[in-house]
Amino acid sequence: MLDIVRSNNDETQSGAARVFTFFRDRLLAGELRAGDRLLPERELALALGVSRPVLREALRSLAMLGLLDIQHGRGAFVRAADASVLGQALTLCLAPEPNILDDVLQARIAIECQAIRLACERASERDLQAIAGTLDTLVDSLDDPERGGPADYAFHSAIVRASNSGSLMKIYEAISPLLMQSHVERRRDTFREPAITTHLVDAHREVFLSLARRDPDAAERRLREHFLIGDDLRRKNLISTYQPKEQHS
Amino acid sequence: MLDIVRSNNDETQSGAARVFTFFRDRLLAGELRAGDRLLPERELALALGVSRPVLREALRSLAMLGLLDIQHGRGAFVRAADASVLGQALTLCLAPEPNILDDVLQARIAIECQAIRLACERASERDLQAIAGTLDTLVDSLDDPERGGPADYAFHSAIVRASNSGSLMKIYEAISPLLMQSHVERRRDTFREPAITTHLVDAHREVFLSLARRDPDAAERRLREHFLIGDDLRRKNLISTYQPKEQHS
DNA sequence: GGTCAGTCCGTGGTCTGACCAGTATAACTT
DNA sequence: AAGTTATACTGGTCAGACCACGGACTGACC
Repeated sequence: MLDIVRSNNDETQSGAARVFTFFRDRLLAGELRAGDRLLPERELALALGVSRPVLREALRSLAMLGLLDIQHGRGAFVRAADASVLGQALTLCLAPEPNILDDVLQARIAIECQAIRLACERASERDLQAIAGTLDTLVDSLDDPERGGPADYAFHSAIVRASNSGSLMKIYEAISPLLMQSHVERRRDTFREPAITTHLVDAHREVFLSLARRDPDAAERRLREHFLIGDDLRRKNLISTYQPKEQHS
Repeated sequence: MLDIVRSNNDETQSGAARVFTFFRDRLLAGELRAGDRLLPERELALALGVSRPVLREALRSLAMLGLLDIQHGRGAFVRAADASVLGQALTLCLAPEPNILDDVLQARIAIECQAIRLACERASERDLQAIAGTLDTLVDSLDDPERGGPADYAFHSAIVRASNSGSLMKIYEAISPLLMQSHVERRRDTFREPAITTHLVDAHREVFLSLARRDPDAAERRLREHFLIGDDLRRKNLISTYQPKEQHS
């Protein structure tokens, strides 16, 4: 009756870790699905043959990972796996590295370039229409930097979604918080630069058109150009900002 | 003296969550570095103004995330952020999706294609030599499927490492467990197929040569061909396996 | 009859204090 | 001096109690 946990796991792990892996495996196996409610802590502890503190350590760990939604006075519920956890984990892993904000752009380019190739094969009419829609809002919000940022992200995100690849989408979502961070940092430099906004719409439109024509090579090329030009403009802007003070150091 | 935690965080979060974010932020800020030892639980609980169970819930959560190494009788030590956590998180996020094993290949292609482009710019002589070394072991282990798999992985992994991009490397490490899983699943189909092993070395060599010539477009093209052909061979193999039984269903 | 307030119960949240179990060090014995 | 034991310090576990929040039920009031 007791020891449900112990029977399924190594004897080497202790208490909370056993319970943790127990639930994790149930989640991976699909035996526990989003929305399911767990038994009350007291009953669960009894059923699993551990004390309540130990059980709580495990449940809390699962909650911190975003797998559980524990609500005071209501209970613990299984939560759908969310990319935000991935994002946090990635942030933590990348924290010690230098220049993460710049480097994460490489991951972005990697994901998007593959995504757009896939999208050329797989995108449905609805996907294309969705991308076209983001393009429209992008044009509308040209003069509003507050709306322009999200609009830009929506366009690129829609492309990744059109790839119909879960892996690419999840990874893209995972890096997007870091991407945003790098984006606001960059926008300080390129804020309202006319050369940029002028080019912006054309570049996006070209990317979209190549995708709509289902031409993977062209689409990827356009996308790479778009990234390169953005990078160039930013660099030029940085140089022109620091040039007058160049003699200082 | 007390309430070190409470002062730095929202009042909305409760106990363990506060302590958790407290330590997470210290880790992100670099104030806690790998190898550092935490104070004993009892003192820490006192210093942070929470009870020991609450503190333990937080510490345990950090340990489950791989950020802490808690050793019975010795203490809790800060652990270097490891990509294995990322891998686990990714596995959990992708678990509900169908065909993850196939789909994760798309992420692999994405990372490698961008990595090899970067590597064309950034790879040092040492990087190139390292890749050449994996190529040699790949040739040596052609007839030994047990060594061939790791050798193949070593080659591609070395390319990603040569990109000198922390993001690409971490993400590549994160997907590699899933990749391995999909690899063994696939090897059942392509086991000792002569057409494959013959082609294998040439394809890898071509990839490497393009990289050594610092030609990003060629390198990516070779790599994509390599992936495509691998995919084709596998598909052909599947078809030939199931063709005789095609009439059954 | 409908609406609102109060009460009660079940839930998670927290605490205290104790004891068990490894680890390492210091003291003791040989 | 080397090995062995004793001790203190560490995390691991437990039991029981109490608090705080949410929801449902019940009652009174409109």
